[in-house]
Amino acid sequence: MIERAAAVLKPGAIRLAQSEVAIPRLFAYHRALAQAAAAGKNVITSIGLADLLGHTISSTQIRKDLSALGPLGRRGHGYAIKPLVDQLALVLGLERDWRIAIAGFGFLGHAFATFLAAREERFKVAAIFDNSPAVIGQEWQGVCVEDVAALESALVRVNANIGVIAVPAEAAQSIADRLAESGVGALLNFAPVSLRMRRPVIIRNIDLAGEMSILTHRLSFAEGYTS
Amino acid sequence: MIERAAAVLKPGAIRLAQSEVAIPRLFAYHRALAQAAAAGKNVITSIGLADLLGHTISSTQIRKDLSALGPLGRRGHGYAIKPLVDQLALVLGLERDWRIAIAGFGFLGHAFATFLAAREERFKVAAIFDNSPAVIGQEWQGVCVEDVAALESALVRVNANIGVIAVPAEAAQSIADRLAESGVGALLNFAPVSLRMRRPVIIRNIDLAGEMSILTHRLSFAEGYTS
DNA sequence: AAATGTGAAGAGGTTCACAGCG
DNA sequence: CGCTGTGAACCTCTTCACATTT
Repeated sequence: MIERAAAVLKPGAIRLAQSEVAIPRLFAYHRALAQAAAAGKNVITSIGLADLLGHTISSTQIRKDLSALGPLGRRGHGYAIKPLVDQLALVLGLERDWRIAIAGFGFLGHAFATFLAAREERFKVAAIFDNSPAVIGQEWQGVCVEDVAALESALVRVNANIGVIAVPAEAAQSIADRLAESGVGALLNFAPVSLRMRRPVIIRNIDLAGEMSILTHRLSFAEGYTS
Repeated sequence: MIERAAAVLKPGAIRLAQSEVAIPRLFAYHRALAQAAAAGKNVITSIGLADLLGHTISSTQIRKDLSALGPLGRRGHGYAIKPLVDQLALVLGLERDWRIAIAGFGFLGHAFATFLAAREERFKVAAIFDNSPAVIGQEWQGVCVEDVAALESALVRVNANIGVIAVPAEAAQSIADRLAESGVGALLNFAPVSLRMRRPVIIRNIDLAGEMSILTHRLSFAEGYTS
C-alpha cells in the first residue's frame, strides 16, 4: 500500500501533491505569472499577484499555496517569478505535453477542441471520435475525425492520456469504459450522468445543469454577490 | 443590513436557502425522483435514492439535505416522492421558467443551447447574440440570432433572467457588464477570465482549463480513483 | 423493526495574527 | 521595515452514532 506523501514529509518539506481545490488556483497563478514574466517582470509579491488576479484570491491564500511548493520566496522581498513558474508547471504536471482524445465531435466537442488549441499549448488534441458519417473523415487542424467504432485501435496508435466525453448521456458510460480500457488515465465528462468505473480512473464532471440550478436557486432565495 | 436567515430560524424550521455545495445534489435528487415518480413510484427511502444515484451520494448525506427542506419524511417508512419533488423544485427555483440569453453563438454557445433545449424544460433560450455576420440572422429552434450590438434593446424585449457568456476571453468582461446593466441577474461564464462586476450579480464560472489542470496534476502525482 | 432526523465528532480548507527573516 | 511563512482560530461541510417516531 502507498503511504500518503504528507504523512512522510517533515515540516517545511516540498509537497508536489496538492489538495484538489488548490489546483485551479495554482493554475491561475501559473498563467498570470507566465504573462508577467513575458512582460519582463522578475519579482512579484503575494499582494502583487493578488492584484494581477483581480483580488479573486487573497494574498494570504496565495502565500499559503506557494509556501507548500517549497522555499520560493524571500522575506521582505517577494518571489522570483521564473523559478515560481517552473515549480508551478512541475506541480501542475504542465512541464510535459498531454495527448487528449475527444469523444463526440458535435458542437461541444468542437468547442472544447477549439478552446484547447487556442489557449493551452500543453494540451494536444491527439484523436477525435464521432459516430456520425457526416462528421467522420472531416479534418480539424490536421486531426482526422475517426469512427468511434475504431476507438480502441486508434488509441493504441495515439496513446492518449486524457479523454473528453462530449457524447450524449446515453452513450457516455460505454465510451468512458472503452476509453479507460484503452489506457486513458483521466476523463473530463460533460455528459449529465454519474459514471461508474471499474478501473481506477481520474474523473472530473462538468455539471452544467447543476451550475444552472445554483443560479436559479440564488436568484430565488439568496442575495446576489459578485464573485 | 440583512441578517442571515439561519440565525433567525428556530431548530427544525424550513430553510429555503441552502448552501451552495448542496444545490447540485438537490438538483440530482430532483431529477432522479421525478423519473421515479414518472415510473410510478410513490415512496422512497434515503437508501433507495442513494441507489438511484449510483451511490455517488451517501444516504446520510441525503437525509441531512432533505431534512433541511422540511418535515418531508416518515420515520420507519420513507419519503413520499411527489411532495418531495415539489419542495425540491421550489427550493431550486424550478417551479417557474427561466429566460436565458446566450452571448456568443459559436460552437460553445450552440452546444449549450442544444443541451438546455434537450434536457431542461425550465430553461428557455430567450435570446441569442453574436457579432459574426455569418451567424446573425440564423434561426435556431425559433430563436433568431441577433447582432450583439443590439443586446440592450433586445434584452428589454425578452427580459432574460440569466446570461451565458460563451464569447472569447477578450470580449467577456464587456459582455458581462452589458448583460448586468440590462437587468440580467445571474451569469454563467465560460470565458477564462475573472469578471469584475460593479453591480451585485450572481456569477458561476466554468473553468475548463482549471479542470484540465486537476487531471494533469493528479495523473502526475496523485493516485487515481473513481469518482 | 425500520427508517428518519440530528447533535456531536471529524475532516478539510480559509483567514487571522504575528513570528521570523532578509 | 517589508514581506514571507505558519500555527491557531475559525468556518463549512461530511460522517458518525443514536435517539426518535411511526
